[in-house]
Amino acid sequence: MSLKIAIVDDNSFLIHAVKEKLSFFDDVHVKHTSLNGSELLSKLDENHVIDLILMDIEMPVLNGIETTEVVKKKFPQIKIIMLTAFDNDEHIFNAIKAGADGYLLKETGPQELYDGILETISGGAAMNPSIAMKTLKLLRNPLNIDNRKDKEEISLSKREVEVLEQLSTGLSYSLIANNLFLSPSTVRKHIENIYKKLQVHSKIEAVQKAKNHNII
Amino acid sequence: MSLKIAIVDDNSFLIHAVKEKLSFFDDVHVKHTSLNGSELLSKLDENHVIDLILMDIEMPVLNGIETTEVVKKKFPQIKIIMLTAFDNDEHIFNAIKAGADGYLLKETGPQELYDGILETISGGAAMNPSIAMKTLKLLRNPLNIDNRKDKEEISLSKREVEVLEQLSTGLSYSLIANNLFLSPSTVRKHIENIYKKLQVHSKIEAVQKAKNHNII
DNA sequence: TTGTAAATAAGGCATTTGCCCTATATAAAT
DNA sequence: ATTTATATAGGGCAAATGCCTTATTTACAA
Repeated sequence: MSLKIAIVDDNSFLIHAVKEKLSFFDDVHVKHTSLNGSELLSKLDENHVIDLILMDIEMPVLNGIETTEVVKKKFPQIKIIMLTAFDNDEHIFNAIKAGADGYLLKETGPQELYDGILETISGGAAMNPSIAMKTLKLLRNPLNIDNRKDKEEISLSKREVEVLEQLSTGLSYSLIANNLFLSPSTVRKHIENIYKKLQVHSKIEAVQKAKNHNII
Repeated sequence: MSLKIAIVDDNSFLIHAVKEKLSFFDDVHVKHTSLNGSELLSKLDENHVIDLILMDIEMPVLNGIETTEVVKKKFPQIKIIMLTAFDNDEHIFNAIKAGADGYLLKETGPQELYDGILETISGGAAMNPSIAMKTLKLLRNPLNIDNRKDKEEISLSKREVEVLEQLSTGLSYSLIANNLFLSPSTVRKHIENIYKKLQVHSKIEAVQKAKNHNII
């Protein structure tokens, strides 16, 4: 069987890198490549016999999200995997909403990319584990689907996120300390720092804000 | 590094099969196995030094969804991968809601299972492509998200709901009293009654439960 | 009419929380 | 090499919380 692939990326060097990865697999054929969404749409209007598109998100003229929307509207049978450098929450959600069938990072290796393509064509979704986790969080907190307004950068350390996760279930400092093998003093300190970073003054506010920012 | 795993499945034959798959990997250690949720919970209360639980869904006494909820509430740091025979929509959604970090089918091979465990422990989500696709569909149609069972009937008085609404924003008793023109004692009393009705013991738990029941 | 539920208010008390302070060790960045 | 961020741990203290008790008033149902 032959898999007809199209690649869209404004960076021609990266297009080449993807082609290189796919060159290991005989059944994959890159039918055409485009530097932006408009170019892809023209090519699809000429010939839409394409099984799957590997699509970048950041592109001039017509970006990956917009392009995905148009392609899916016109050719719903064509599968689309977003292939991007960053696993930004906003992008992931919008790409899924636009109808993307998968979301992989550009650093994905040849075999993983190939497997993702096969799985997507047979009806599954190709997804990087870290992105899968983000979709789970979005599913758990349907509220923040809408409330993704204030985009101030919040950077909590790994440990702080762990503590916040424990906080969110209503555990006390001492129980959190027990679970994480820390002294209650340390937990208390982490929580102080979390409050400063999130600019809040209570457990509830912290948990609320963290959820709205998809931290937990 | 050593990965401490627990397995829960009412079919002892399948427990053995999973152990067999994991036996290929030196860094994986199955610390204990249980035939149902209650058994697991007892073992965790004795020793909660477990990194990840492989959990069946259909089990007697306490099923996988319920057990996941309890474990995640008490030990949020323990990762849980649901390991089940069927990729039923309702199950997937409920497992995610309960806090599962991954969802794999029982037919998953040794390497895939091992990779899933590693990825989950490092913060990602282990997910079968067909299940990933189902989560994407759930995200696209938020309609199905809310229309779940309402569980037990919870009847709060109008006043109690008002207080709960104030609670949910992180206000203190005295500030709530101020807002509602009540004495702090009264607010405190209302909150006591709310806790009894919701069967919780802290602000966070109350707000969480109220949100899950669409009270606020 | 008599109870029951709800709303109001208050006292007491052990525990928890939020917010100051200091301090050491390590890893990363400049 | 030195600053910066992170993780760890602790002391102190006022305020808040969670949980117990009692008590009055109102309103609605049995």
